[in-house]
Amino acid sequence: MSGPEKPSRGRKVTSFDVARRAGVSRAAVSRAFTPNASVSPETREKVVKAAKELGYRVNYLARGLTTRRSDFVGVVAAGMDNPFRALQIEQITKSLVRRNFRPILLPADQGESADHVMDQLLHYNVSGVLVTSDAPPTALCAEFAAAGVPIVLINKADTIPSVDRVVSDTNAAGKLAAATLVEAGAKQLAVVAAPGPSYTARCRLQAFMGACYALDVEARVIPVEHNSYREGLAVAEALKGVDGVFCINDYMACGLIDGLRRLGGKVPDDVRVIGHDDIPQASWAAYELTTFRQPCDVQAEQAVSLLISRMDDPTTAERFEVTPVSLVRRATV
Amino acid sequence: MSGPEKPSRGRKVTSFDVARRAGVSRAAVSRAFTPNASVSPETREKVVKAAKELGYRVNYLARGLTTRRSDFVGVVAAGMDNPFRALQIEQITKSLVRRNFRPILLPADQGESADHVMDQLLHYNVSGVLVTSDAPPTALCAEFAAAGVPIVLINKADTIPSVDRVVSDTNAAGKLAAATLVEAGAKQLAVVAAPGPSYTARCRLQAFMGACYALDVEARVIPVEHNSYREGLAVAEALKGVDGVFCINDYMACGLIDGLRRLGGKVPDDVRVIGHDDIPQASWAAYELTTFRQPCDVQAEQAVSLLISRMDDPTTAERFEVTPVSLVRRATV
DNA sequence: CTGTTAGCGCGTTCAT
DNA sequence: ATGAACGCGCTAACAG
Repeated sequence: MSGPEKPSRGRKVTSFDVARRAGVSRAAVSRAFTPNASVSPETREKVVKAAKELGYRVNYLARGLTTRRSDFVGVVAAGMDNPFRALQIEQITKSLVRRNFRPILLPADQGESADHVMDQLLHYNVSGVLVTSDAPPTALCAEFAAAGVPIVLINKADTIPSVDRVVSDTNAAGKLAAATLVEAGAKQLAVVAAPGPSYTARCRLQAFMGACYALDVEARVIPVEHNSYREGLAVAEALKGVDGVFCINDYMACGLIDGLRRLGGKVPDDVRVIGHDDIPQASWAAYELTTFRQPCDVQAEQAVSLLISRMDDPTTAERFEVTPVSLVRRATV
Repeated sequence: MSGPEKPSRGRKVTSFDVARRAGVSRAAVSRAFTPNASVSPETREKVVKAAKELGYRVNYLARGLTTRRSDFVGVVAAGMDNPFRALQIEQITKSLVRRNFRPILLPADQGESADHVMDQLLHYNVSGVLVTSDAPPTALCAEFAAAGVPIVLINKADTIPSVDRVVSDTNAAGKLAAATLVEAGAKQLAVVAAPGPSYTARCRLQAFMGACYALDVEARVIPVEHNSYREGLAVAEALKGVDGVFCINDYMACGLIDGLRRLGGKVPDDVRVIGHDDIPQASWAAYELTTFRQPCDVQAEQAVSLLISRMDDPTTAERFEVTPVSLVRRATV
């Protein structure tokens, strides 16, 4: 007979059961499953054997109770309709899992939902929180930091004591966007973005306008409600006379391009368009969007690293890392 | 002075601290935070007050230790580049959170990674597992079921004892796709799909081919590696002579349309295209894709319901729920 | 290297 | 309705 002996007995097998079967103490069992613990190879073997026969697995929840740590990391995110957000989450969770953490994902719809949901996290002794959403207010983040929970923000604004951040290079993007459009012959520039919650969006907008001013070229701001496809589609009409536009993200840029074409406009002949994020759709043949690649994989790695280092030393001053963006030249400019 | 008194003392406040400050026993504190427990309103109030002052929160991990339950539910998913997957995950996590569970998200890349990662779940006493990926092998799922962990599969194949499933109506989709294409005047049909892991994809393919046979119209199967945009784009060349194609998902259909257009083909004049899933991009102006809407929100609700009901009664026979799909007529047919 | 003891933070009897 | 005592599954500290 092979395989676990009690495949589905009602009760869970505990370290006690394993200890008895292996003829050792419970501490020995514990040590057998603890890295760098001092156990003789033979006892370890006995334990492992007994454990396998019984189908035993260490209860990490109980372990966490005594070690006062948990492997859980909260990941709060909103706006998953934006493909970039989906990618971000994938990368973040992968980074986390790779380092042996368990990501608990909290969809933070705009509004107070975020508060309530994040609040729950405090009950689980999470060893950290990663925030990509625009939703969670500064106050809440500060509360976490004060509670001693490491927290790092991705592409968010607020500088909060003890809260680390990783942000893409908004300044470079804004300036280079302006320069690129001008260089391509655009005379009447515009930037479309929601004045709303997205921090990086606002920064890119400012950098863009600043650069336009420096270049002495006319530029205006076209506001929208959300930085989404639908808004991009709808806002195309408001672009009369504009021949070069910086769209604050690709998601909206796709809508903008579709909107321009629907109105009979030619891209890039009539209007040059440049986006941001380099979502998969940006490289789709229907768009061939020139855009800035934002490396969400390295951002994820950085964020997790920051988290870990703060877990090790919670007292360090808050850090701020900026990730470089790179222009991907395609067909829309 | 308002607000928590010990905002960031090193040690966590426990029920003991609250009990002492409120002048009651620890049991009283416990009961104050347990629904339907017998506590007098006054003691409850005292406890709540003291708790607030101290910034106390029940440790759910410790609670789970004695109640032998946890609020965690594993969510394993792969292929997040497909927008439909992203939506699915969003809906699932929202459903879970709404019912007061904590979704722990496991990105299951193809291959053995899934095994290892899911394996970890057993250490956390998860009270259930939701699987949307194509990756996890039957054996692993069975192991969970045997271990007494409720598990429900979304759009997956294998019928396993004690494992519930919710699947979209593949049969209806396949048949209706064929009928719709024929009705639109197509004479030479094709279905493009990967023979690979996706269960629903295979089913839709079969239903489609069956319907074509019944309708006495020529149809062939165009195989691809993955059901992705890139493959769709590349496979357009293989469609010489075809004037009506059922693409197994929208993600690939977008690629297919772009591929056809690149070759100078007109959609729907030369080739009618019909997809599946109704991802956001399907309604983008660049595509206007006729497709089947798969209601991943109700699927999520159903899956969670199944999970819960099995948690309540683990002995029920495995159930199989099919969710209806509906044809969304747009411009590609 | 090993076993013994003493908690981790909490829920639950069982008396009162 | 309330408190005392015990146990959940495990690890840390201390002997030996």
